[in-house]
Amino acid sequence: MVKERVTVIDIARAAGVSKSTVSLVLQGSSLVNEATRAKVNAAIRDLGYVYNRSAANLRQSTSKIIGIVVNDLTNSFFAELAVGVDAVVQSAGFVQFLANTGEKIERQREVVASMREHGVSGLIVSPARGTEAVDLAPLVESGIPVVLVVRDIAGAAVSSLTSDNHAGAMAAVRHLIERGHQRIAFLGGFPDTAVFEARMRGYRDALTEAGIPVSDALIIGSAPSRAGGVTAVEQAMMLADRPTAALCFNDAVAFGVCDGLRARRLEPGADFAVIGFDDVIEAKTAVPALTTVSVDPQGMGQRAAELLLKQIKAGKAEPEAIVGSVRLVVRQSCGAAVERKREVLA
Amino acid sequence: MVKERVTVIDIARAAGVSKSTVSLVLQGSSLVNEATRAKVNAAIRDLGYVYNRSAANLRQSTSKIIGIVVNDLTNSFFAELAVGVDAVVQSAGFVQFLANTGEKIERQREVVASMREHGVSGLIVSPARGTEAVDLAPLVESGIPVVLVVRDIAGAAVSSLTSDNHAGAMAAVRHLIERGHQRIAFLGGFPDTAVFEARMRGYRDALTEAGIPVSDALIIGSAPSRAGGVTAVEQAMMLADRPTAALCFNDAVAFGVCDGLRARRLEPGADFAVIGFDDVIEAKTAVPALTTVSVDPQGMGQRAAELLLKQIKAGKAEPEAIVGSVRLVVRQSCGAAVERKREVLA
DNA sequence: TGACGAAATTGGAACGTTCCAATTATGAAG
DNA sequence: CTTCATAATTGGAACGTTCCAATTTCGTCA
Repeated sequence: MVKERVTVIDIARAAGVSKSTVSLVLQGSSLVNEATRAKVNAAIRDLGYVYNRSAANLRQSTSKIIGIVVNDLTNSFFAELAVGVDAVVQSAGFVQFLANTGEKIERQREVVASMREHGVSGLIVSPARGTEAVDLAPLVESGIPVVLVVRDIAGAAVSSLTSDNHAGAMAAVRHLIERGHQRIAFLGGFPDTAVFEARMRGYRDALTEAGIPVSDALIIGSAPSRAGGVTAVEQAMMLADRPTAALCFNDAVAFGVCDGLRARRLEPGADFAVIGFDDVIEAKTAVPALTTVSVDPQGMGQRAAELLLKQIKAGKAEPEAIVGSVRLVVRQSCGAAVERKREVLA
Repeated sequence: MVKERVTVIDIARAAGVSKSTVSLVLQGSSLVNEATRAKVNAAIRDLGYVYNRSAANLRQSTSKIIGIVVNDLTNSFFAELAVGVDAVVQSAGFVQFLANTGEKIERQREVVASMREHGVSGLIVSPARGTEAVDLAPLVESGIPVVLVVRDIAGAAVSSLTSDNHAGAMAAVRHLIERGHQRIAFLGGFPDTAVFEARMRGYRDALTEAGIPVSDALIIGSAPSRAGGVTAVEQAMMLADRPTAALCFNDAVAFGVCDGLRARRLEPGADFAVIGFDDVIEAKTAVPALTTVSVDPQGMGQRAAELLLKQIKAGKAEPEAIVGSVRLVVRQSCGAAVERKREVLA
């Protein structure tokens, strides 16, 4: 029952040619005569041959594999990112190793090592919290192209693809201020990450730009999840001087904030303005639809993959740091409905 | 700059032993003397050797790779499933190829072929809609263990791991009936899938068991997504004889139903009972917390991975079909709060 | 007809590992 | 000091492909 492997040699025998010719056919070389090509392909079909890539990339030191490691696949943002990567990687005839680190550096080290052993020809990584440049050093020394996504790492000599978190946060807060809000909170996220840092700076800058004093009490960290959002908004509403609006660290937190608001009989959008960050698929269909800073996770995954493939093709490319632009998409959760009403009155 | 590969031979030279001994060390064989093992390991560290798995599994025809292909990674359910698989697969020293088919059979065919070429030693697949037994035939003939998850395929001679959709749906509807509901809808999901079929049958059976007539108007299909849930509930509320409760195809639909309810100023849980299916992470933290039939996606992924690894280890195992049990977890969205009140009065 | 260049094909070495059979070192027993 | 069993080590073949250099085939032109 266990049939043994069919190899190029079997094909060669069946088609009456040499294994070299078969190899040429497999690679789509133009050197081979149309008639023989047909013969070989017929033999391949008949014998049920399956190409052995391990053998191939033992000889030619280049595999058709890329690796992608994410810090939290449970978060829709990263799932969508992975989908974006997958799409372009597949069309390019590559396949992807995907690993989830769950923010654990040790696990990250392991999976990166494992991927190296498997001969990936490039790596897209959204690094776990606390990853440092030295952690990536062996990888970059080996000359494998690496693209960092979402989170950049200072001093790591690799390409990165991040989004303009500072500008996005400023745009969001400006919008809130235009709507008349003065007590604006920044909710959720781990304060020790670069992304948090950037978004929070944008938040502060927009506030001071408008002459509104920044109060540290209104900056409340939490896990960057829906549950984290609930606890963050609870904490915010215990303040003596409650906020009337919030920019949230990401969409997951924003959804949690909406949940927390409803738990206190407050209607997001009407009684309290909330803005998210990311523009996850669900943001559009939620009720109220979430106003959010769109970073287009799927598109980001695609661009990261394209950048990586470009570098793989080019051999060793010098690192480039791309920061993608970002735009505020205004929906209902920030009180746009109220605004519309106001417009009618005006 | 481009340093060439360090191989076992280099290590052997550096450590003053033969390549065979180095190989033995790499495999953790007990045949090698403690002192030489130390020497070899030192050399490995010093030279920055990285193991070449392609070469290894060219020789020994067994790789440490498994493949997982899912139909929609954008859906949290499958993302969590993948995380579960990843966890056990990683601990077993394997790595996973993950591919997303987006319900496209053609893509599925491609990725499965690609994974075969890369020599995966097993495959977990949540098949795209419309996959038939013949599509998997070449795969099973080759003797590669396959575990189907979530969706079973009639006639495919492979193992499967599904959940007891019928019993889960019955339990949910019984619960709704006990709460006094009579007009109960079944919302969302593609009607041409086995999962839909099973859940819907459970819904009907619970209804007829209680002597409540089944009305086809109350069974409304849609995409199994949040957006689909919104449209399904809209359609349901246009009915002359409106439902007062709904069992939803999955949690995503249930969230959408909640959104749609709110859009009509109806409070899920209080004004309309909704029950989901899956028990995605968010179900617990949402407001109102979602009553749902728990199938524990992450646990399911783990079990699938364990089953697959078992079969890989055993060589060729005969297929087994496991249907995981399922339980109703009662939270707020079905009006449990009301019930509690009633208990107090009694 | 012979010569020549282009087109097509080919054998063999190489990639980095594992496995087998064979060899050598070590130590215990007589 | 042999003899033997056991522990350690080793060389070489093999895995399935690609690549190179070499060879054969073919059509064209003088």
